[in-house]
Amino acid sequence: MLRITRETDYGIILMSALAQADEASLSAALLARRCRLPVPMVGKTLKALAQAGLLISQRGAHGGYALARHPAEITVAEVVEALEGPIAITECSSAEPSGCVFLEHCQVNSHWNRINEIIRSTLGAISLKQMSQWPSSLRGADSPVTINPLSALLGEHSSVQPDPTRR
Amino acid sequence: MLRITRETDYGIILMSALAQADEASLSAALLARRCRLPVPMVGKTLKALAQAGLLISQRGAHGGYALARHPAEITVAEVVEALEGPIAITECSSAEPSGCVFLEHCQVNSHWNRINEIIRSTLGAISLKQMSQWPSSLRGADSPVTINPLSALLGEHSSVQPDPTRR
DNA sequence: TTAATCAGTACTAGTTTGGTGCTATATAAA
DNA sequence: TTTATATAGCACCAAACTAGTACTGATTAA
Ligand code: FES
Ligand code: FES
Repeated sequence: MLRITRETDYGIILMSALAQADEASLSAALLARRCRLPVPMVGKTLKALAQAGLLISQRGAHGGYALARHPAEITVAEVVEALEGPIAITECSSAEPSGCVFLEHCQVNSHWNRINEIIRSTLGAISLKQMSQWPSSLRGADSPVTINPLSALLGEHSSVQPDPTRR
Repeated sequence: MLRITRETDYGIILMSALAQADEASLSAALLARRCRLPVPMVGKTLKALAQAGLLISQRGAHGGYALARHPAEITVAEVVEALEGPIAITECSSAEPSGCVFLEHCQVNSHWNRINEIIRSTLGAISLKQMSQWPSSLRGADSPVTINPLSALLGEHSSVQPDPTRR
């Protein structure tokens, strides 16, 4: 239903927890406790994120996981793609030219591709750093929004200044 | 994988076909033939869309389905929600206050809500009329995009600034 | 050596998805 | 009235996916 999987949800939560942790590296067990998530899934998820290169893992005693890059340099889109593969809202919408036999007759494909691109760039415009910060602009999100919410999020990213609703 | 179901895909294709048809009303069988989609699923999908109030159905001989409103007045979001329920990118992100027990400790929920709102408003800003038109701006989509694709889509809706960071 | 910790794989129950089939009901036309 | 056409509403099924579990093996600090 146009939904990320629960594992991806876990992934974002875990990465956010790492982003705001004081320690450089955290073990799976500790992360699970801190995020109140089931240990086995946390382990599984962290493995996948490490394999995708978003986390650096250290084995052995006092081992654990650390962010591979600065939180501001990791986007939500990267985490999603690491855990679910390329973002493609329809079977036929993807970066590569689709092999769909209906493509010639299909009048909606190019539109879906554009929508897909919007979603991907939206997720790509939100950093882990933003995701890990408690919403200082919650008040702004609650109040009637007159500008499109996207401008806030995209504006924030491009000039590294907080979204216009605060301060 | 952040994907609409195939039935929703069918739904959009069928609604688009209705939007650009000369006839006011088309039968399920004819629509299936015209869209080159499997007949049984087309029937199932149209029934659901009729029940959601997006289509008007006429039984009996010479019966069929017709759009309940003008194509410009029906949004992609409505079709998606008719076939998959409310758009909620995570289990906890929805319009109503979620009953999630973690909500108090959850630092990402409000961010997901904002992302969800962006996606919903994106899908809500695209009408069936636009979806049914062959992409006159395909050339623009192929060429290196300097402005964010959103501006093109939302352009008629609000004035959106280009995003300088992407590509 | 030992305990902690990640890597990798395989497995399973439950849900969702995509699709099929059948019967009942409505309607235009012969 | 009869008949052909079409939708309405179920119930059902197989395949795929999701969420979660289990276990073995490799690595490393102490
Ligand atoms: S159905 Fe595959 S491109 Fe439209
Ligand atoms: S996990 Fe439910 S609100 Fe965050």
